[in-house]
Amino acid sequence: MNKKTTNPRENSTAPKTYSFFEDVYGVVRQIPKGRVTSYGAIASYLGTKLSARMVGWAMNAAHNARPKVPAHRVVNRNGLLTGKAHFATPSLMEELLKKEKITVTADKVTDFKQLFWDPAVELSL
DNA sequence: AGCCTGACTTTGT
DNA sequence: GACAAAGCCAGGC
Repeated sequence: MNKKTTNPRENSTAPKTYSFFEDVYGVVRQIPKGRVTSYGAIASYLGTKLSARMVGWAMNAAHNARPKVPAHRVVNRNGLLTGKAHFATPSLMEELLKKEKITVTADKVTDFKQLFWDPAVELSL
């Protein structure tokens, strides 16, 4: 692995207009329906595993991203819907997950580890 | 240019 | 097992 960073975009002449957020969006949008992932997993894939916060922070701007980012499929390491409060309505995230056949109990995803979608694994195939 | 904040995670008490 | 603190990075002011 790279010593400095594992970010695949690091060693590329990417346009300056490219933001860290867009990397996150790209990954989140690739999350299969009915699956969920964690901020840390995405962060790890992007190379910023030491800063899972940045993923969450990126999601903050995701509200303004086009197309819309399925942020409801992103939960914390415990499968808890920590970001639900940031949605249009606190119940929206839970509702969206249920529509994808994901069971949510007490604001957390049931069988989270089963539904867990790791970009570092799925996208590296 | 510098300080603050934040949708996380891990470790320690 | 619950609570507290630290670390991390990038964007906003």
